[in-house]
Amino acid sequence: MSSKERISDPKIMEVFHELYSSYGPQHWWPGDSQIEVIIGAVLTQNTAWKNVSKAIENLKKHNLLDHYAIINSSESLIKCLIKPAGFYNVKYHRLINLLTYLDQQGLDKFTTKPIAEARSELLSINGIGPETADSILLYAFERPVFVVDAYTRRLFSRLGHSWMEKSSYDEVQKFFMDNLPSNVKIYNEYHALIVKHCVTLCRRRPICSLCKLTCQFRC
DNA sequence: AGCCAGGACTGAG
DNA sequence: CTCAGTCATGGC
Repeated sequence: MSSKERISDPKIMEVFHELYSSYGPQHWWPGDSQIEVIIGAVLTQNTAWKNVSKAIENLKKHNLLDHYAIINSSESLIKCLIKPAGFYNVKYHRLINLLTYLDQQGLDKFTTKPIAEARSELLSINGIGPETADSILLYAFERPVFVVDAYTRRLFSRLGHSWMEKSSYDEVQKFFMDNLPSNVKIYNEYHALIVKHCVTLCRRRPICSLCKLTCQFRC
């Protein structure tokens, strides 16, 4: 599948409406502040949100939902507080890398500078990959980028786009952005609805309500 | 009692 | 470049 090629599929917008009418608005990202979204994006890497929310609550209790406060806290304290989210040794350093960079650059600049520039800056930080970078851009800075995750690939593979399983992140992302209006609200809800569908409902039913197939493997 | 989460990096071949 | 190995806790 060529990365330059534009694949057209009008069903992508239909699926969005189907999900939206089933589950309604998701009000993502779950978090009260911009910095909470940013921290959550790192902590949720390959981790169930339930565990992440415990770590965030721990930080909140210690008034540490703040980049300056985290950078200047002891390593052992932060690691202890984020332990419920797993991978706490690597995630500690990823958090420090990210928060240090954002602190030096200034948070507000990321809401105005060109998206491609902001994205490549985030990707240059060790520990920040494409999904984490895009989650931060979309949900913390409200920039129009579509977030791709494992659920997106699995679900749409079953909806007729099996090529997604083995394609690069950027190719899958391009496909969605080619077939959707460049709109923050739509990108926001779409990703959240895919997660909602896959995590809370599809997984627990014998037949997936969207793809009408047996859930022998997660979608 | 296992299995596996809203990933990303590293080293080997 | 492809890919297995690694990081780790807690919910189901």
